[in-house]
Amino acid sequence: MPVSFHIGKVSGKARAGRLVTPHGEVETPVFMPVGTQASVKAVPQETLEELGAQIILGNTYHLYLRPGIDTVRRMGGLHGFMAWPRAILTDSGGFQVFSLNELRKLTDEGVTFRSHLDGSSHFFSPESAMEAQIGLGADIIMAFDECTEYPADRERVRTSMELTARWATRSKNYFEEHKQEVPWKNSRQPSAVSRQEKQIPRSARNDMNDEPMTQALFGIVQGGMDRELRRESALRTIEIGFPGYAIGGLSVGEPRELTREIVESTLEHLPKDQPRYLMGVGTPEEIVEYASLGVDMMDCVLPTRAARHGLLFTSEGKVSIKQARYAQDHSALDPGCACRVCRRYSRAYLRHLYASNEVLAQVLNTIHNLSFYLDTMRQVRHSIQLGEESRFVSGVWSRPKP
RNA sequence: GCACAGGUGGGUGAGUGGUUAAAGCCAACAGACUGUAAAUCUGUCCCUCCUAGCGAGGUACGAAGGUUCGAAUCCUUCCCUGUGCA
Repeated sequence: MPVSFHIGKVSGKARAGRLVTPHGEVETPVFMPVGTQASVKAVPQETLEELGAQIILGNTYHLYLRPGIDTVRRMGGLHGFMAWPRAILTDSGGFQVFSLNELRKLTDEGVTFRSHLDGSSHFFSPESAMEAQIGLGADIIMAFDECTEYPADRERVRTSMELTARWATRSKNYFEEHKQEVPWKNSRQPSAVSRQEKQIPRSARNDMNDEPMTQALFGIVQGGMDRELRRESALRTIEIGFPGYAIGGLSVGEPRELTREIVESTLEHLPKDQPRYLMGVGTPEEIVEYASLGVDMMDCVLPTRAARHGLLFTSEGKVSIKQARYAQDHSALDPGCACRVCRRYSRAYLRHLYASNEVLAQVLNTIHNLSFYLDTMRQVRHSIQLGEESRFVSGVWSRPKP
């Protein structure tokens, strides 16, 4: 059986649930830190655990180029290779079809990329992307899609959406035939999970029999900024049938209100009892808002990338730690934050580390930003559990006063 | 003392008669960042003024003088730095 999803509490449109994966249970709504090349940049795995990261992302395209799927597979899949016992989700490389647009050639069969590392040529198809993702062995893998650019005219969006739909079918077909080839298929119960399994209630455990767990393949809804095409894409993807659905193709340059509008309207067409994954968002305010709309999973490079660039998210708003005004600031980065960075270091020190180009700046900044994001989601889950839907009504959610 | 080589904007360093307020890099200051080609990218970076512009003035390439329509660039003297020889 693949991943299973159990909704506990519903508050307004928001849901608090549990995603049971071969590598542990994930409480939703969840924020998933991005670890493109088998590393959440600047943060060691043990620290991610300490921060409470339940599931992280990896990227098929990057890992395929380096170190190569075969290497990762022989090292026990991504979990074994990067020594991460908890859940992992891999992106199929569909986003690279979008972001590497100058290095690729697209046909119905698939995409030819020129490697950004050495210029060599590589072909990705729904089938090869599935083969690679099975080799990487993430708990959740994604259909190979085309992330439509913005702006795009309606015909272009339709064509792109239809391509994604055809690729979704091919992704699923290949996956169904080969899903038993995961690197960890022989280990009946991955060691890291056994402890957590005890905490899974009977209702959830009922789904589990002696059959080893397999990966889950999620479908992706495209359709640009067109509500009607989004609806059509959702229906077609659901018809193919997946254990979870992602909303892709957003945060590609469109205005924020439009993102929200498309998210909201697309969610209406997705199954209520299955996980919904909004790909590639957002700011702390945005992820709270999307959770309130009924999104269960989100990922974003923003907290990690912004941290490396000196932009920190705090309960009082954004702090650009490189600014001269912090040069002699004794105070903690975020007085309202209990992370190990805020407990220990001053803004003046963090600014100095950044200005001096010390690697520690990246480490500490990233730890804080991730801590802030994960903490934010933890509180969102808590609010949903308490049925505090009023917090979400306006789309603005305020942190409970201590 | 003599002989070479040099002295350029906060630093470094191009530029050897005119599109040069002076390249590039660094520092400084500000901004961006949303399924990661990102420890990246963008802007500002002599002063003053305004109708805020590939705008107007002023000051500036060690110092002072000179040649020239025009000098960071050529000449003279002086000052300073480095190296070598006494």
